Amino acid sequence: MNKPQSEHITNKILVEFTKTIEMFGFTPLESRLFAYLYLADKPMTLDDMAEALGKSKTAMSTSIRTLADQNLVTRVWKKGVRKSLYKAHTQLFKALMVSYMNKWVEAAHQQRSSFLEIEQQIKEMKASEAEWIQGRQVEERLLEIIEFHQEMEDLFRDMKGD
Amino acid sequence: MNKPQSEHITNKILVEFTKTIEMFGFTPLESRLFAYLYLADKPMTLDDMAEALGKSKTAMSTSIRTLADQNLVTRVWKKGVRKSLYKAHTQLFKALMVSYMNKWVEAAHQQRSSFLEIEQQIKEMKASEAEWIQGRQVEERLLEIIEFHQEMEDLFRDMKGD
DNA sequence: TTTTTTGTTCAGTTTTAACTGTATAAAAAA
DNA sequence: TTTTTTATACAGTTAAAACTGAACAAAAAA
Repeated sequence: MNKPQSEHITNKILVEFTKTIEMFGFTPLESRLFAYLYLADKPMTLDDMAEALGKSKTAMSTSIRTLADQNLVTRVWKKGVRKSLYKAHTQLFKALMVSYMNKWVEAAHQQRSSFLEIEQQIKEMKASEAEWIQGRQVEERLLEIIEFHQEMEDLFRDMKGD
Repeated sequence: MNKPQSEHITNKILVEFTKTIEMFGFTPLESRLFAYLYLADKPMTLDDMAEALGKSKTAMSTSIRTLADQNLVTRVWKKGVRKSLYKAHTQLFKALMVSYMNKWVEAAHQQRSSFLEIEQQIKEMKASEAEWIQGRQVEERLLEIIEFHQEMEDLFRDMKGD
C-alpha cells in the first residue's frame, strides 16, 4: 500500500490503452496483456502476468504466443532466471501497423488464389454455355473485388515504404 | 433449378468476399449481408435477404442498420414498393476504408480526452508528491501512446486526402 | 376510421469464443 | 540418472455474442 495513487493512474492508462490495441483485431485479453507489458517496461514472467491480470497461466501462455507470433512481444533471456521472460516492443506504430498489414496480406493472398480460380471457372462456362449472359454482372463484380484487393495491397506496400 | 452452376459460382464468391469484409471489423452476418447485396447489384428487401441468407428478419434489420450507419449500404426508394429496399455501395475501396477510418477516429477521439485527463493528474501529482520518481516511466509511456494516436490520425488524414 | 403490412424492440435461447484446471511434456537442477 | 520447476495441450466449463420469435409500434391501404 505504498503508492495507491500512481497505481490507480497506471491502471487507468492500462484500461484505455487496451481499447486501442483491440482495434487492431486482438482479443480483450491479448490486448490487456500487451498493454500491461508495454507499461511495465521490463521483462515479465507468465506468473507475473497471470497474477497481475487475474487470469490463469494457461491463458497467458496462449495469449503471449499470439502476441509473439505477431512480433508484438519478444522473449528475453536473463542469466540465472529459468522462467521465460517477455517484453513488449516499444515501437508501437511500427509494430502494430506491421502486425495488421501482415494479417491483411496473408488473408488477401489466400483469397487471391480463390478468386482467380473462380475467374477461370467463369471463363470455361462462358465458352461452353450460351446462357451466361445474366451472369455477366457477377463477373463484373468479381473483377471489381479483385481490383479492390489490389488497391489494398498497393496501399500497404506504400505504407511499408517509410 | 435453372442455373445451378452459375449459382454455385456466385456462392463461392460470396463466401470468399465475406471473409474480406470481416477483416474490417464487421460480424460474420453483417459481412455476408453486405457481400450478398454487393453481388446482387440491385435493391433488396429485408425478406429477400432473410430468405437468401437463411436468417431471421430481425437479424437482417439490425445488421442492415449497422451497415447503413457505416455508409456501406443505402436505402432506396422505388415507386409502388412499400418495403424498404437497400443496396450496397459500389465503391468498395472508398466505402470500406472510410468506414474503418471513422471507427478509428471516433475511438481515438474518446481516448485522447481520457489520456489528456490522465496526463493532467500526473502533473498534479508531480507537484505535490516527492516520490513520483518511479512513476516517470509510466509518464514516458503515456506520452508515447499519445504520440502513437497522433501518428494514426495523421496517417488517416493523409489517406483521406486522395 | 379500421385493417393490413412492414419494421423494430426485447426477453429468452442458441451458438461461439474465452477461459480454467488437470494432466502431460519439456527443460533445468540435483 | 532422478527430482523439481516451468510451459503447453486438451477436455470441460464459463462467459459473451449472435440470433430467434413473439409482441409491439409505425406506416400505408382500405
